[in-house]
Amino acid sequence: MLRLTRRSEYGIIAIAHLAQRPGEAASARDIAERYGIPKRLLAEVMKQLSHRGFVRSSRGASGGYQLAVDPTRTSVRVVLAALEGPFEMVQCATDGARALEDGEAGRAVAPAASSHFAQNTLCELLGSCPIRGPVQRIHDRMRLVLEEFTIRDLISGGDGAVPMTAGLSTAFAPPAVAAAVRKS
Amino acid sequence: MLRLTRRSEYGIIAIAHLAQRPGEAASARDIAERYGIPKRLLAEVMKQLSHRGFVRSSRGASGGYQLAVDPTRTSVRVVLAALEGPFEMVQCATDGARALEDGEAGRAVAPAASSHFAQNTLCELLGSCPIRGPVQRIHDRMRLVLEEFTIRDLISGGDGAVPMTAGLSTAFAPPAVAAAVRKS
DNA sequence: CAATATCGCATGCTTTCAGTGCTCATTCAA
DNA sequence: TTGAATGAGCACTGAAAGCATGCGATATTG
Ligand code: SF4
Ligand code: SF4
Repeated sequence: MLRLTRRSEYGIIAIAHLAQRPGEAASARDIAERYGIPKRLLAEVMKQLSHRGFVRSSRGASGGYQLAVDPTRTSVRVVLAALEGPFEMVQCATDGARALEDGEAGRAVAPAASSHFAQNTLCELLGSCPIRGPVQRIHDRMRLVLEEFTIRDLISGGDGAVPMTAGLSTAFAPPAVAAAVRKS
Repeated sequence: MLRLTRRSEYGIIAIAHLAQRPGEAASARDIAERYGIPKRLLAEVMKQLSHRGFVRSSRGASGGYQLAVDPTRTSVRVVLAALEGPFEMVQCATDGARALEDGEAGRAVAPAASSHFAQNTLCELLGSCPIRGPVQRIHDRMRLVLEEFTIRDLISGGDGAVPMTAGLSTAFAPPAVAAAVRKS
């Protein structure tokens, strides 16, 4: 259980690929052929990552994608959140204010209604659920794991065990969003 | 992303319910009505938990279910594994010998072909995947979280933070399986 | 017997996921 | 200017997973 989607893996692979080659631009075809990913689908994923501000795209011949965030300050969690929606093992995990900061890559820029994933219907059992609290604790622990690992940890053979533990709820991808938002 | 299924939550709720009332037997209807769970579906879940040896069922009037494992020694992970299959964020997580001990609740009794979840097709990108190692580390950390929490932690308001850390790959549900297996 | 359970299997519905097709817009180089 | 390469946008299909229900059989209690 708790399997990631294919899209997520493709996205992570692509981001890892770009992180290994700072400055260079890699096209969707390059990456797709290199790793055996369906080209067409990868393009879809890259588009999404571009919208969220994790990569910068340049069109035309010899175009491609470049990483647009700091690999050491961008957690795996936010990348996945951009591809699959906020991490929530259970429905009630999103109830507090927590899910608000997940959607986009930047800070609280978006009017909170932009993301196309947000089904926002709250659990029916909420009133009578006996496991809410404990499950919440498990959820937070799991979330913390995704938070601790950064893009850098995806390309290095190092531990990646206890990095960026400080500021446990920070770690997001700041730049390159405002520009994209202005347009829409 | 990484949402649990409804079945899992129902199962956990039921187990928590039973753990709070040792000795007493609760019927599927009792539990279903108490928490607002679809009765028919809960019955299906309980059947599954019964087969895996986590609960003991007694039929007939005034029958019901009883917990059949030690709440302090049964991790949340094995319960979920019994309901949704082994925990694997990615396909390649199951390749080693690891998934073998997940299927059932007891020790290595079953011929490893009993579980009705085991699609056992290995990832096509495995040869070229650049994130395999790092993802594996994340996977293990997540798995450890599910391992640390026990059934007992589901009913107590306590931390449940660092219990049963020792013996990190043990923690399974031993008894009440052999009998059920003999039949089939 | 009658009431109350679980058990076992089958079925229908809905949502998600993976993957593809096609067209348009943009860039660069010949 | 032309054309090849590349990303962007939108829609669409097929398959699988998940949720839920129905019905009949069987076991147990009183
Ligand atoms: S309230 Fe209970 S049942 Fe509903 S989502 Fe939260 S944990 Fe699951
Ligand atoms: S090999 Fe790479 S792509 Fe395949 S399952 Fe493992 S991590 Fe995902």
